[in-house]
Amino acid sequence: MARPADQGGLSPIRRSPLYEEVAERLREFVDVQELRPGDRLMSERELAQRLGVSRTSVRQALTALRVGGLVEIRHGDGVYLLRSPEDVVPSLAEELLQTHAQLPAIMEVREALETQTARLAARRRSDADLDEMRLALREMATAIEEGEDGAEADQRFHGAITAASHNELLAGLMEQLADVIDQTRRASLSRPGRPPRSLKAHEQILQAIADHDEDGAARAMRDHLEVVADVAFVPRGETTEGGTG
Amino acid sequence: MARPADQGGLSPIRRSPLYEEVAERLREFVDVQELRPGDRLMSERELAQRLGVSRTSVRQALTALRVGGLVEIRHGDGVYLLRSPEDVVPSLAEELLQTHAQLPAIMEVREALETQTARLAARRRSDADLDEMRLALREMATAIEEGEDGAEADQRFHGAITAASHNELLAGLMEQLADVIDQTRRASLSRPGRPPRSLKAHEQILQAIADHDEDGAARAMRDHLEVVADVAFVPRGETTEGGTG
DNA sequence: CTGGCGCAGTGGTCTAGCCAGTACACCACC
DNA sequence: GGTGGTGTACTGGCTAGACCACTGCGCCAG
Repeated sequence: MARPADQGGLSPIRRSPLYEEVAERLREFVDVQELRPGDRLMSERELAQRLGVSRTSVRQALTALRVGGLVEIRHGDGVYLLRSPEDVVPSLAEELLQTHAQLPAIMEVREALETQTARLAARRRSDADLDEMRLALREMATAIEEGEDGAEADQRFHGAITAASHNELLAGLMEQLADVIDQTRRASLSRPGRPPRSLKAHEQILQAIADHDEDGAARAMRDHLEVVADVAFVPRGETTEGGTG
Repeated sequence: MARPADQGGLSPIRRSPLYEEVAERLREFVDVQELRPGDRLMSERELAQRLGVSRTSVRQALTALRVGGLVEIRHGDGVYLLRSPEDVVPSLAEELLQTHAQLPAIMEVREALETQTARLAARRRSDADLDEMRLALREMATAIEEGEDGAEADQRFHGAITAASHNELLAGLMEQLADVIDQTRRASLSRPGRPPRSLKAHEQILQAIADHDEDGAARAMRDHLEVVADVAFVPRGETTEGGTG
């Protein structure tokens, strides 16, 4: 350990900005006073006086709450509560961080979404959609022949299916999960013998989608993802051999 | 049409606040200048001068961007870009608003998620989970006998299945979709003859989950939701009969 | 009941200034 | 060469006070 004094329990001291403190206090206030959506808060001037800070700081805090979707600020009228602090819906990304990104849980969500994209793709795919999938598949085959894992092409293939499902909301959700999904993808493809097997699974999925076989596409996708999941949950450090085991 | 002059294409005029305008301009600026995460923006004073506004407004805009996760503000140092404006992940709720909440798309997402919750529930349900489902079902039966639609009990049943899936991420997604899902639910149950049919579908789902029959539970849930979807998309005004078939 | 008027209160914006934190160059010291 | 202090020139953080723009509401004339 040549490094001077790193993570020895000394986290950097960082005083939070005043407006953050104010925002926190306001959230508490709403909570304690049991204010309901639609209720009006005190005026900025009164809040400033009560909290002993300048109006500017109050305004900055309110801006933060506004962006967070907690309050609505009406010019010439007042500040109104939109939601209770508890049921502020976090973004999917935050949700993932909070739940500590349990890989199995994520894979189950992926399974839910991608099985559906496959089904919808089988229902609605255009010929152009099909071409894109075929292209991605050929790309993956080439990459594998050259000794690569073909992760990029794999991603492209799944993306093509998502696009072919023609459901923007579904696509948006997949987009938000993209980062973590990519981790599982690479973990899976890094295992010996996996890439060819994935390629074969992709071919089955593609065939079902081409045939407009909804159930077949969904089933093929599910089978494929179950294999991926099985691989992805191997503990860290055992990517090739299980040493300690 | 006794109403004075409502939705006649006249949307309320609302000038956006300056700080919002500034925030928008800053987003554009980052985009046009192709700034990368980690890059530093100009100082607040310089931004204010260039935009021809006060530093106050710039600071308010920056606060908004900060809350949005776009920039990091370092006291005594400067403002640093965290992400490109494009890959700011919106919350699911915003996503729904942006995509104009296309009911079919939402139902397809619901189908994806709930089919999976049913499958996982069949795999992992405890006896207590089962009791809760049975309770909800009995409640629904009672409500229907009394001439109600049983929407609350319906919701409770689906909630019990979600809980029984024991996947927090999945539950979180369902929670975020709760509002819009409830709309489809009520639309479906408001049709004559629907509540008893839903009840029967629920019984099938419950049976499969009780039997640990994953595929059966998934299939039953899918069938059920397809019926719900079929009903939910009938154009307004045709709540009883569909002429064209 | 309608419309106009004005007042009081609210958020929106600005200005000017000072405080506090950071980076960096410089320098004395060992 | 490395260390630590010091000064300086920035940066953002925060305040005070003022004025503008908008809203809600009561009042009053029509």
